[in-house]
Amino acid sequence: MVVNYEENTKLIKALSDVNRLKIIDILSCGEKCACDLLEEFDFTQPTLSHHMKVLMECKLVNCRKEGLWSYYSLNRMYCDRLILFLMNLVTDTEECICKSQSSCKCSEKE
Amino acid sequence: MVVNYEENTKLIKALSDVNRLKIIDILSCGEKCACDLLEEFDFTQPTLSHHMKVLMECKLVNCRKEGLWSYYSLNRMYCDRLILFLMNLVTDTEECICKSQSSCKCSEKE
DNA sequence: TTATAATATAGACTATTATCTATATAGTGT
DNA sequence: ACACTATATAGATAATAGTCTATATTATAA
Repeated sequence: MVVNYEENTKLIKALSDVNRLKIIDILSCGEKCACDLLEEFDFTQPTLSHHMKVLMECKLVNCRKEGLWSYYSLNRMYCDRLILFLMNLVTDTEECICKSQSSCKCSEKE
Repeated sequence: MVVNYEENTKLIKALSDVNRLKIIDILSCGEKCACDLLEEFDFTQPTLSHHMKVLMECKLVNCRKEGLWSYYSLNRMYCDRLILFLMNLVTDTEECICKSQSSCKCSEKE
């Protein structure tokens, strides 16, 4: 596949934490403020703030400020792109790195 | 969504490394021996061995031994399950944690 | 049975990350 | 202006993870 592995690794890393997975799941049902999100977890407010920063930096989550409150929502385009990337990754395509690869001697038996 | 977050986090963690992403991409085109895989990377053989172990422990990759060689291939069922999990994750469904949630005072304005 | 070759494991080291406490920032209302 | 509240940032700490070198394991072949 012809892709930016580094870019997508960043997105996947953002999802590779059980708490952030839950956050994404909650946001999939609609916008939520930070205080609502925090109620679902055992960690502190700065920790939530950290997780939201990670999710926003890779664009999986948007933030809308209103007065004192921050409202978070999924950026569905980036979610969809990530899933499409993974579908491409596990699918045999013509542009794969492996096509230009020389085989080692272990395949010389035939 | 009603799911085992921990289990899926393990799968996602396995994919959250740029080199393992490339390995998955290569294997998507078919079975490869360790020596072929190693040629594509700059790291050492023990490092490849470590990455393959991570991918096998979460069942994303299978291994078939033949003499001295190890042949690796994608376990497509587990790949598909992971992608399905992510599609469910970002989709609004009835069983989400958020449905049983009490709202904080920031939503009392209406 | 001894040498060679492919892969795995052990242990060390470094970088990254999840979490915390303390504090800063920025709105709101009196 | 001042107190209060929601969120963000700074800095510390502990756990995890990626990589390496050295070595073990296991299979092949002379």
